[in-house]
Amino acid sequence: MKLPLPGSAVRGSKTGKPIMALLDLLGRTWSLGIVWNLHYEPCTFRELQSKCEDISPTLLNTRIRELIATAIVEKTCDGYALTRLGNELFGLIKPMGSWSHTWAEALEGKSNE
Amino acid sequence: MKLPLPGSAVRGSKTGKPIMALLDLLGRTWSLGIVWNLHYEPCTFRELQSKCEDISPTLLNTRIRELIATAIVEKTCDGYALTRLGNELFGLIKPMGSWSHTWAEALEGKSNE
DNA sequence: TTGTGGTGCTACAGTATTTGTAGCAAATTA
DNA sequence: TAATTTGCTACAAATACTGTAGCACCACAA
Repeated sequence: MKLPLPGSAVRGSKTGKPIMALLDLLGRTWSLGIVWNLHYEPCTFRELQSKCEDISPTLLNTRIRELIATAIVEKTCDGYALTRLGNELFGLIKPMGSWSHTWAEALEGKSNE
Repeated sequence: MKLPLPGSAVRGSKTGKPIMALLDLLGRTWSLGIVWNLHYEPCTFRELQSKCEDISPTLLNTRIRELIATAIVEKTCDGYALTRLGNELFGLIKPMGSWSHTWAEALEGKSNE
């Protein structure tokens, strides 16, 4: 799949609007999950794989490369880690953690109606 | 694809942790894009399709159903629209719009190194 | 009442992506 | 030196997505 870089055409936008590149990147299977799981601490390939519910190594490797190419993840001596940008991005995703509970409760209420 | 509902096993978590259900839902092709495009104003099916870079009607319909089932989107007399929950979610995604520019600039700087 | 155009889809074949299993080379530990 | 661990690659099977065609329904017009 074409790497979604801001400035070039991506899935979702021929204009290369940065937000569309970002949504394309994050909309790929496991991208969000990888960022989410990586924020706790740097992980080795296999640790990350196991945190991500045994994502296939093929895909994990593909995603890692994409996230490295887009400066969100980097390889350190402790394993894979979020870059400064990656941490900023995590800061944006983080609130979803608590919101997801609100959402879960609302859905529960709904299913009991 | 199985609907990712908090509380049941989803792609990424057998425990059904709400955040994992949410990340699964949002990690699907076009989910984020649909929420993003829908926040401007309610849209008809075809309007939404055209805003989403001519997403195939098959997939658009699938995603709409998922988002309706998860109380993020609803059908109104003006077309499809974000629910109250959907708007809250958009509030979380919205900051990505401006961050994506930071990211784009950083990547640009990087490519010139 | 017959058209014309828009809308919300469904069908389906073709293509792309993801999974799951196997396994291997290099580095580390025993 | 012999495990064990790690970071992958290969590849076939399963699943998801695209793109085009087209249909049923509605509104309005001739």
